[in-house]
Amino acid sequence: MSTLANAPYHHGNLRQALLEAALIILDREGEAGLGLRDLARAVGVSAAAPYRHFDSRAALLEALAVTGFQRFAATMEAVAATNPVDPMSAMGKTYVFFALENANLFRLMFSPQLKKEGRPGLKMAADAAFETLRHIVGGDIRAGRIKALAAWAKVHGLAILLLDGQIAVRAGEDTEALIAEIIGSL
Amino acid sequence: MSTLANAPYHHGNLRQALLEAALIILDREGEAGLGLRDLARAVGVSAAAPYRHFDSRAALLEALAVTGFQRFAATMEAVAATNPVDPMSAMGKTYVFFALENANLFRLMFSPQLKKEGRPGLKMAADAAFETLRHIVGGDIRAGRIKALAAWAKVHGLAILLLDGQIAVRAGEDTEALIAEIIGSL
DNA sequence: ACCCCAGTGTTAACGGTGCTCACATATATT
DNA sequence: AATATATGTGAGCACCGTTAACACTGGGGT
Repeated sequence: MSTLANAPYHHGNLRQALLEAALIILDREGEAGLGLRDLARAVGVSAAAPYRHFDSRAALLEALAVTGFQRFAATMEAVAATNPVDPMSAMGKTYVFFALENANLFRLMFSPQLKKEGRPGLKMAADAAFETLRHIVGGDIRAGRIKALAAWAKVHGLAILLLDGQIAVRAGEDTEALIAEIIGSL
Repeated sequence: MSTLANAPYHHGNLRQALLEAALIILDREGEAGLGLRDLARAVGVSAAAPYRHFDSRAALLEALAVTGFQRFAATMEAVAATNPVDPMSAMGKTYVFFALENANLFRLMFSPQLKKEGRPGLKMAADAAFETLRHIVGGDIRAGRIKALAAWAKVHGLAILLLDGQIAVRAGEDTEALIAEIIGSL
């Protein structure tokens, strides 16, 4: 009888539960605050249990980053589906907002700790996300690869500088408007 | 006489030696590979000795990042002193090259682990570096704050994307030329 | 209906880490 | 010279990721 009472021996689908709990902890505490023991306890399982589903902590982080890239691509596609008047700047704003709203996840996605070499799953997820991105803005990119890379760099850099608080948003200044202005300035 | 013979009890100036050794290890192994025990052994001192000079590992990392910002500012000033024909793009290239040539140090300088809140020394060093940067390109920046931020974002983003290998440099392509092109494309 | 076995969870422990404390030693001060 | 302060040592703490040996459990083959 594992139906009622407390804590069946087998969790059901632990892997998913771990990922969900990990995303919450990551969001709140950042990558450094995501320990396997805490995570396991949060899901109500022993410290060694996660190793049945992830080879290592790094593998768990990689899985999180992969879902991050998937969410990222989905967000971008959702915006593109609204057929905005200015697709490029709409995508840019979405890019930056995604970073700000999912700060720790975004950081993890581009964390140097998860070096793409030897982590092919992550590289594939990232490439897939950027491939859809490239496809979405494809029409506006015939200007050439250089322009596309420059736009990407600007948007990505803006996201990171905002994330790190390097770009000071002045008192009473609207962050959203500032972002729009910077993106608009080609 | 601690002159000759081996290993005087007091190191002389350990703090400096630690920083120098740490910079080397950081460059080779990255932040994750910089352990206090290894570092202490590399300098020929016990594992607890570094704590006489740094409150914690994070404080040591902060000190490294601070010197990183100082070197960064110095590099920028050195280039500016050559009175390049196109100061903005010269600074941009230097920015990106600094990141590529000091990859792990650059990553540390902008590491989310060293959140500037509660780490005022680092924030001051970063602000100082960017202040000199702003001063150097001041003449070209009257175009307005937005344009300046956009340029910064582009250069910073380019540095990071290259660092993470996200921007694929095609076979036989000259990285330096690619950087120059992207920076040039305003 | 049974068995058993692959999958999943547990407990205990290992090595390594950052860090602290009590103590030893060298340098500076008076 | 005597003492105070700074600096280094060694042992050990708590915690972490990780592994190994064992326990439970549900499902598939006979």
